[in-house]
Amino acid sequence: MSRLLENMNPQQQEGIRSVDGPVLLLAGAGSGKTRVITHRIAYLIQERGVPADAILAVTFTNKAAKEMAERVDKILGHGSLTKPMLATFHSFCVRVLRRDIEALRVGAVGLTKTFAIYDETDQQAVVKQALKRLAIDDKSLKPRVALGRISWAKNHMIDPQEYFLASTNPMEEKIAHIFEIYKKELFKANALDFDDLLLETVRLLKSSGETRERYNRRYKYLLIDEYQDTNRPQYELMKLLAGPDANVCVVGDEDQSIYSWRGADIKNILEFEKDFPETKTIRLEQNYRSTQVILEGAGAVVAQNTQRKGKNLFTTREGGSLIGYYEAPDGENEALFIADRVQRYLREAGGQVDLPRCAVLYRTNSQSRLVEEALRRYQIQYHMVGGFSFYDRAEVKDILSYMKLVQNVHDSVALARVVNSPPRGIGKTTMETLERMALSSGMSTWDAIGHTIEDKLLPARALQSLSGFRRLIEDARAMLGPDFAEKLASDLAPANDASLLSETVEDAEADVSFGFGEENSGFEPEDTRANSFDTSFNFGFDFGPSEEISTIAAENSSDSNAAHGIDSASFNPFAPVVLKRSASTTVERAAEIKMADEKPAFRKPGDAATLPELIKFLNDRSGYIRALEEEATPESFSRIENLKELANAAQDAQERGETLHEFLDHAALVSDADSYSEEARVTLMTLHAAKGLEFPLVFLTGMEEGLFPHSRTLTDPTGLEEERRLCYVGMTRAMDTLIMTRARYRRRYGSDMPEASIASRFLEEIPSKLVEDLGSPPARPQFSGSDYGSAYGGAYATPYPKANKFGRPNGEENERHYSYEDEDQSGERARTQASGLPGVNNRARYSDRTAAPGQSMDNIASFFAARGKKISRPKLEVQEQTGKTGLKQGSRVRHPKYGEGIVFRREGDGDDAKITVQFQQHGVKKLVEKFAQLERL
DNA sequence: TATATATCGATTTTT
DNA sequence: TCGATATATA
Repeated sequence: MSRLLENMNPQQQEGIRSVDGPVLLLAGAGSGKTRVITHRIAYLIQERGVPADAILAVTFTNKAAKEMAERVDKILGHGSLTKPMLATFHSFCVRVLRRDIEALRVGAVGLTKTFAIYDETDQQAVVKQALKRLAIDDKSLKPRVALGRISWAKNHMIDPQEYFLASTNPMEEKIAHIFEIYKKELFKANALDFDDLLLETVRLLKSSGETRERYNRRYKYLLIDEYQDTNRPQYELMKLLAGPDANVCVVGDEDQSIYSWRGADIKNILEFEKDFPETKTIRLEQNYRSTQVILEGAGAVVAQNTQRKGKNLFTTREGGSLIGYYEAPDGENEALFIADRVQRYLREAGGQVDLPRCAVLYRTNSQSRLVEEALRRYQIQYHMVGGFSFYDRAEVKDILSYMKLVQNVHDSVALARVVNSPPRGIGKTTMETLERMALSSGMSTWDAIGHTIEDKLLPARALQSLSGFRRLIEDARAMLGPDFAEKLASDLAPANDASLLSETVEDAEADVSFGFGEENSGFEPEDTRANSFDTSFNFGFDFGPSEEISTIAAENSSDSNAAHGIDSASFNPFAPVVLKRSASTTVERAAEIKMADEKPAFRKPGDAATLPELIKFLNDRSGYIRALEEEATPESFSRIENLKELANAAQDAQERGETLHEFLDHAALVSDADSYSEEARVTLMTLHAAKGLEFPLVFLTGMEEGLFPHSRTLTDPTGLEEERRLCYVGMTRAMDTLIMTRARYRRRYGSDMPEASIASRFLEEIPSKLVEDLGSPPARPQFSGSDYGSAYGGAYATPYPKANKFGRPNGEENERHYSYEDEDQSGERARTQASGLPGVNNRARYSDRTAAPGQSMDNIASFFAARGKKISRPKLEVQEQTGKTGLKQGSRVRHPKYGEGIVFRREGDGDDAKITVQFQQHGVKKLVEKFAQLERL
């Protein structure tokens, strides 16, 4: 038996060996899917003699691609020259398009290889412009809504005309119109958005038989991971790439389909066997990850779904500790509980063989804040994935936009972004004129600038600023050609004379702060550290080997982290550069740049400029750095730091031999999920980001109706099923221990009044015999000074002592911790507390809501006991706040104007009562109950 | 024209 | 609470 089949169960072996024809691999959570995929690839190469580069494996995330590449590498051992192509859908498409997109050109019309990739911000900019042009105020139709619809249409392969024809109301007609403009604008800008990357590739392979056949010849074996998350264009791409041989293996798990909102169609996997009648279906049902308890719990939840093939996961890890459940009084307490358990876990697991690792998972990013704060109090290092990425930072985007503009001057969004940052006197009026001109003539903004300058169509001042800007970009462009210094000399000599005045002034200033002067160096370490509180924070900045794009180039990849220090020492584009005071011409300056890098063989004379050189040039000549230096705030210095980091990234890219295109593609396609690091002890992330990962200990937080399942899914059963799958995904991340938590009151977007929550229905779906009550909140922690370390130690066993659940609030803590009187908190304290609350009215409502008898599920034991009888969840609310109409959260209602909807939230009662209703047609509306003629359904 | 302030509004998930 | 956007003001 092949070495590759050792230690595999029969189904896994089958998955590895069945390489001819279509294969559907249904791989349950933790069933060793990645192992099978990687071994399958190795099997093809080693046992079947398939050339590595005839294999294409497409994944959903960069992270997965990277991991797979590493594992295949390990199995094969080093030394193979060719490697299989492991890429994400998007990065693969970029590769294809950068090579072949011009096959789509008709005559001289169509996109070129230098196309730009528009991210969401860029897209928004285009949509906003379209909105403005159509005189639609962006209140009635929000850009993100319009964009969402456009993206939806694209994912369903509907073009603007079809969208228009299918529209049933004025709003949709407007969107069709916006869609059309949007499309034209991107075309004009020689740009593609994320969706386009897939669509255009499909279009290319469909329309150019020659191209398609070339790829079919090249890739004989196709593998698609996370097939349940594919959308229509991805599906078509799969079919096109599968070619006539159809040696295609799709791997997935319908129970882990969580991206329908991005157009993923679960039908793709449910109906794969219909698409390919020859399909061999293999099920991996043995779970190697979780204990039986966890698996059973998760299985019970997802079993409530109807949209599934159904499977029977089993594990040999019998028993295991029960699923923990903790019901915190509020979000703060929930977070502190987690921090405390994490601390205990890290302490206790310290001596064990395995790396202690745990994850805190939540539905929405905003939930991370409290957990972060708690972990900091406990001085626990953590990593957070998601949130803002390095490439989302304004300054980084700005410089990247400069680079994009250099690559593709017609990128009007990039142009608009940088044309006046730093301020160079090209204001709103000027830009509006230019845009109008561009619009009426069909030119890009860049061409409009050219025209304006040549025909002197604007006031002299504006013209001068504009030509300064144009020269900046042209100079940078010249750097990319060979002999750029010489070019600069000839191009710029006349231009210099034309606007001698401004040029000289600018140069004089530039000389002072060209590069990073010594005078600033003292700031750097101190100030930036103060800014980033947590030193373990990972910016999502991982310029590892270029595996995202391809593993083919991986042979010369070095560990970027290790490389960093050394390389930045030998070449630091921000190192102080001593300039001759008289260096006032661009030519001389270019020469200076050349001389500045002392690394030999960095660039041969006559070659195009390198990436770091380009960045340095843009940083300096644009005046961007100078503006930041002049600002001289801690923030501005930290921005400068970020730009240094960008230069480092460019340096790394340079060493990997990346071109400007590749560098920008990389920046556009890296994601936050990629910043997850194996080594982190504690990782915070959304449930979505957790897919594919596993941890010995997992916290699933915010188990509340409206949060999880999220309120936006409450109306539609499909959405609800997806939330349930998300819950399944979360639960099955846990190997040994799973703890689920809920806050009884949660503050939503910082309103002064936290809202009562209802336990998530998913909790009820877990058989109670699998759940263990982790106790009630301990005595109120006496946080004082900075010693939070042991504040919570071991107090969980307390059997819910109401009286001291919140020890008497003292001093500042009274302010900081919202003091909820507990439901059965008796009068005395409640009254005392009341005086501390602002406004009698508030107090009255608050008290009404919390003090009603019989509504409290005052401990988790009774909660679970009661659950056996399937208590109706809304019971709480019924008694709490139902004014005359008796409408409660979850009630279905009809409004004379807005139609049917579901009550999402209630505030206040009596005549003041406001109800937030999610209408099917008209979205969320907040209504005053007394006036809204709501009819109960 | 650029910056400061106010006001407003909206809060999911992301290649 | 937070962030973006509109308005006021210098």
